[in-house]
Amino acid sequence: MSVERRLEYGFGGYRVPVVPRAARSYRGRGLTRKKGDKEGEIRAFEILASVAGKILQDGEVSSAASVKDTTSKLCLQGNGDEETELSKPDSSVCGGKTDPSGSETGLNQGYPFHDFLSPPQATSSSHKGSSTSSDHLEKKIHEDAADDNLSPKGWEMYQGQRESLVAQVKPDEVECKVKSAESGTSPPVQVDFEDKMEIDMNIPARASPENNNVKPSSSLFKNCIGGLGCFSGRSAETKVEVTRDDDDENASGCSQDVQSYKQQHISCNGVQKPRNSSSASVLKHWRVTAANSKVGGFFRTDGKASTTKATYNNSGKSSSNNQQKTQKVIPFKKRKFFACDGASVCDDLFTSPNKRTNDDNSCGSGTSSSVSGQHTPPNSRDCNVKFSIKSFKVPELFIEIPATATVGSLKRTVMEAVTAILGDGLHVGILVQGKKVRDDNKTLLQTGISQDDKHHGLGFILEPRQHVQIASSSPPSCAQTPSFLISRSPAAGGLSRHTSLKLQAGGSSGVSPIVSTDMGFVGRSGGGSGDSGRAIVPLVDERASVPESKALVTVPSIRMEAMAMVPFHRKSGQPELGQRRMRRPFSVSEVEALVQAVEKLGTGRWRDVKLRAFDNVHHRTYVDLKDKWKTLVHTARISPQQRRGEPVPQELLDRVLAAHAYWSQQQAKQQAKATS
DNA sequence: CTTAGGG
DNA sequence: CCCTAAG
Repeated sequence: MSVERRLEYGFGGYRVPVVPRAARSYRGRGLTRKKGDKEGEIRAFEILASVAGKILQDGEVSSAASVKDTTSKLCLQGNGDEETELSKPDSSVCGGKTDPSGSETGLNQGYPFHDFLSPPQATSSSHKGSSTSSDHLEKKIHEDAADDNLSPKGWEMYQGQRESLVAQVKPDEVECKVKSAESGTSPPVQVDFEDKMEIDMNIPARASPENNNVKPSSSLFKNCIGGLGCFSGRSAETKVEVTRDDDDENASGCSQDVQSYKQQHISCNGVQKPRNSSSASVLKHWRVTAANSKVGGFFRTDGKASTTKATYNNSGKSSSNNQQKTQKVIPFKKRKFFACDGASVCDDLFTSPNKRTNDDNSCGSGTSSSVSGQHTPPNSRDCNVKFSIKSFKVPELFIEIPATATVGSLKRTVMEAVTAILGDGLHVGILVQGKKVRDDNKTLLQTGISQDDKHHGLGFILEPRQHVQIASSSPPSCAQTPSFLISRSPAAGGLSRHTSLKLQAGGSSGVSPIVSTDMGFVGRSGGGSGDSGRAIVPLVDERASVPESKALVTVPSIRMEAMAMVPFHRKSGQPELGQRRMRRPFSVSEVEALVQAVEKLGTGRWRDVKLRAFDNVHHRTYVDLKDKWKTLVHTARISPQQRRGEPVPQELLDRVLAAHAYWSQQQAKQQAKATS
């Protein structure tokens, strides 16, 4: 039946293959997280976070770039195949024959849209660009960027202002150095930020959430933040230098990234048994990865430069943790940054009016870092401050997965979860003298971060962005430890990672924005030219968040996309689901794709429309498409003055009306027929 | 799971 | 976007 019906609908003899159910891409509704506050301002923390995220990501999967590419290709190919399939029949029939079923009604005749007449291939190319992956990608990227409000322009502008960041990752130790250069002139203050992520697993005491008090992290945190320094523990250090890259294109949607990961079947290196404690398994996982990366491959040297332009230099040996490696990371773009320029960076980047203590938070927040360093002269308004963050701890992560799931799926799940968290769920918090600085508008000077004395008390923490409860089987064991509840499984693990980042801010300009489009790092070493190297920051995703409250028991929100992919089973149905999905206005290009697909497929076949035009756009469900079509029809009928949002080209609206009229008629005919 | 519609 | 009924 369905087949027949499809055939009938197919205009012009276009046959639409029936997609196996299995292939259907229905996606459950993802939880949405509120975007919360986006601010145009650039936050140092964000950058840091981005860097950390990037690093982690890279380490995890090898290189984001590569992944991205592959993914893209895969997607494209997939589409292409699909298209091909579709088209073949089509083309054959196109000649004039119509489907048996559709023929009688004369559906084919007089269809107003040229698209229908043309062979699928031709038509498809336009938007989907199935055949040409690069175009498609680019387009996609742009679209994504658009979605994110990151316009190419903004991008460029902000790129110019980027600085370079050097990230050093030291796996085991946490040492933070903060050096501040000088005020005064241009590139005065330099801050070395070394950060490291620690995994609880390593240290028993730290490991369990329950022992928050005892957690090393907290102690660390305290030490670092509250006081002085950071400690350096283990020798092995990996230094990663991230250089900011110019690629603008890489910024991409999260969802895509996630998908990529999935598709890629990213493998995670050792995932260990989850511990009750929260972090163990996950953390370990990360850790392992990190280790590997060091060894071989965190960052790709070979470079799949094609997509990712990251250049990595491994200076260190990979043998063990003890060795250091320096790599260059790719810069990524982040829309948040564009608005800032160097000056602003200086002034605004590190600002924090409100300080809050977060002794508790140290644990709860999830991630903390220790920072040590020198500080800069007080009056360095123009100066840059260097920070060295030794480590970041990732908030607890809970994963729920069926016992029958494979290890590989578990790994993927964790990866996705982590990615999601890094991408959207975290924001960087800054602690000064043990107090949390909440005002993002404060300058470093105002906050005291630029002062030498205070550096000792400077700390960075990664914390959940918002209090969003995704699912709750049960509240995280530790109230203070925010956990990302992804799914519950036999193994729940917390995760923390050790990554040390070293950020160097170049000359006068402030921090370079980081953008991440995909998971990969795209970085360019060359950037350093100007003042100093450019900062490379791996960026996780778009929205940054405003420094937020501590996450107590709350579960940070995770991206929808990510969520969709994570098998998440909530034990006790709790209301958390109620989250409303994030609003994502359709871009013109999306509308275009939708219109084109509907012209071909007609209304009433939203699943097919989804498959055809939005197959890999996870956040657009067929229901969304249907709704969008509904609104488009409405929009097309009202006066331009009454329309809101991004203006849709009249031409598209005209097509909407034409297609709507056409297909409505067809539907009516069909019904009439059926009735009779 | 999909569609179709109302909210 | 969400929710629901209906298939």
